[in-house]
Amino acid sequence: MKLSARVEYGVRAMAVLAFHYQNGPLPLREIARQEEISFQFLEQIFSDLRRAGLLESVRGVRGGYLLARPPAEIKVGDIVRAVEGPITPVDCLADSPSSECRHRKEGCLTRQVWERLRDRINEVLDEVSLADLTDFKTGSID
Amino acid sequence: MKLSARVEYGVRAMAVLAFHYQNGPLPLREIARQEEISFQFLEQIFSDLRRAGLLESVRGVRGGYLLARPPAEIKVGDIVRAVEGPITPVDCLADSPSSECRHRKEGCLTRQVWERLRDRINEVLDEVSLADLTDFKTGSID
DNA sequence: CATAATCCTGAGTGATTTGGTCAGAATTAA
DNA sequence: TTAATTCTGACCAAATCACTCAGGATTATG
Repeated sequence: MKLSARVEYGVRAMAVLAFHYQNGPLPLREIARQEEISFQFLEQIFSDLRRAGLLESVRGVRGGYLLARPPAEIKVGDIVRAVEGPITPVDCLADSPSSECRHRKEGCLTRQVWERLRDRINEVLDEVSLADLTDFKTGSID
Repeated sequence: MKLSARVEYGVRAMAVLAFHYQNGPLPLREIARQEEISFQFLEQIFSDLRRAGLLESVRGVRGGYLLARPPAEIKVGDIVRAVEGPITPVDCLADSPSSECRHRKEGCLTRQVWERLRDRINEVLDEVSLADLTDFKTGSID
């Protein structure tokens, strides 16, 4: 039940971009330096984030990255799913719409639990936006 | 954000024991056969479950395993934590009581999100007992 | 135009984790 | 005494992870 380092880095890097919102593109090298993350590793992560439409890139000199939407409209869940793919606590939930659980004749009893778990995880992650993270004066997220 | 096969197997095996509750010890070999799980792998998992006090064992001929408590008093969360250890979405939460998050001067902004996530995951898993799983006549868990 | 700064991409790599297997000891009912 | 069982530690192959490496594409600036 762990998130990868990719996700942790991704969220932190996006938070940096949120702080910098509306100040023009920020070079990835700068973000990596600030957060002490491997630049080349971050490149891969940002590739996913960009493909997911969460950020835009400007190439060439004076280029960099910008959030594709205002910080309030980017949820932590968006970042997690962009970087790690959909939340699937057990493989059973990955593909099959509702089939494939053929253990025990009564059907896959445990499936309901994993579905609930998946839904709750997505809920929690979608309750918090980048704005919530950067606007730290408000203290608690609640 | 995945659970291991160990957890999936553990929960299914415990559900089998819940079905069999109060019918004397059930040999592990039988459980493994029913659920099509590697017997030797299940042995390791049951070792953890037993050490966690979730089940009792009877050695020798006609031995086997029994739930240490009634199905209603064993939560899926108990099984998950016994088999996988405590839920820690990011390593940041593993040890340090509240320290160690020294990225960015404002402190670890993202930490709150991961703490919430961890708490919610534990909540969901603790809402469902083995009795809920086996008492499938009631349909939905809610 | 040349250069340097930046994004972009695919391949490779060493360490760790995962999902098992193997071998054998300890216990106990029949 | 035997066979059924739990228990334990060592081992192993394959997958995953957290990167690194190498190099191409794009573009502002001098």
